[in-house]
Amino acid sequence: MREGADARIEIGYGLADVTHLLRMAFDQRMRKMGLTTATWRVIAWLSRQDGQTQAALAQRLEISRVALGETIDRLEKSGHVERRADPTDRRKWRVHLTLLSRDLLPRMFETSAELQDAYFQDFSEAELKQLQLSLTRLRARLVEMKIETPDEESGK
Amino acid sequence: MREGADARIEIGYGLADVTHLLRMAFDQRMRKMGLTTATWRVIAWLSRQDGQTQAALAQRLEISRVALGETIDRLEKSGHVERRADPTDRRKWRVHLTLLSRDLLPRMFETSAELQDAYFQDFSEAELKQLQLSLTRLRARLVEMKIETPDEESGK
DNA sequence: ACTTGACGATAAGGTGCATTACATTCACTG
DNA sequence: CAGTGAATGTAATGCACCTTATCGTCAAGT
Repeated sequence: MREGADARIEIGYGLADVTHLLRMAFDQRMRKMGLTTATWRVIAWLSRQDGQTQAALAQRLEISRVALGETIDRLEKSGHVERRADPTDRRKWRVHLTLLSRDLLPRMFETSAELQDAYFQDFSEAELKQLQLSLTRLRARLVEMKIETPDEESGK
Repeated sequence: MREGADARIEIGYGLADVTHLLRMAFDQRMRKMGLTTATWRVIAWLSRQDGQTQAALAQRLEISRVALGETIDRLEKSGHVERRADPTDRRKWRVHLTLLSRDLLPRMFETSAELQDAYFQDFSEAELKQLQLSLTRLRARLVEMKIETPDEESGK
């Protein structure tokens, strides 16, 4: 048997745990402003580029067009976004942030920065760089292995 | 502003991406044997220790007792597990693997090992150790920050 | 025994996601 | 310009998970 098998397995669990805890920590704070994982993710992406189509957003977020459509339904009902028709293509909806959600953005970014400061507190710059490097390499490997993400089957 | 903020943010995305891709890769293979994320996780834990109570399992898997109960319902219907009454405490159900799911275990472990070999292929032992260390530290920090996992609010 | 509080599980209602199937609309090709 | 195929979004259905509320059971104190 090869060495390091234990380390590999531990890393699998470690990644899952850490990601889970990170998401929990942020979600708890977002929930206090009435946002869920699915909804803050949409708002965060729209803050980078407003007025994207649903298909583009779904691809960005790596969820199915259907799932995104439902999330947009809820966000529209709660007044966080609005759908506007695309002037040149009647199949498309363009999704725009409303003032309500624009007011939330600063608090979202602050929260994110605060949390990051807290849990990377005792990491050296070198360690951070190394961690980032390892993750990037691992991601590249995984992407190379061509894992299909939802909705990509239809896209020939 | 402090340095390294970019690295921190990248690490956040990196962790999320990598975990997502890892889960996808394994799930795709498990789905071929009729298991979903939720169900293979239950089976994997029971393979370590059979006959756990639902509450203990829920805590292990960090999901709510309700969510676990539903998953057990489905696993029982598909014949993968069975509930047996606890002889000493009539509130409890003990969950046991059936022969059907015992037959699946070897394939599950093989798949896991194959995948790990594939994506850690170009990592040195030293890098693996370092990655494991960073993740462990990060997890410790996060746990320290006392993030409540589902269902823990009720348990005073 | 009797109450009180904790524990194990279920019921009900809602969010988030996937897959399959479908209607529109567009864009390309003959 | 018709005709086909691809792209965009929706409808319907099912799985997975959460929160809140409730019921039955146990354990411990009085």
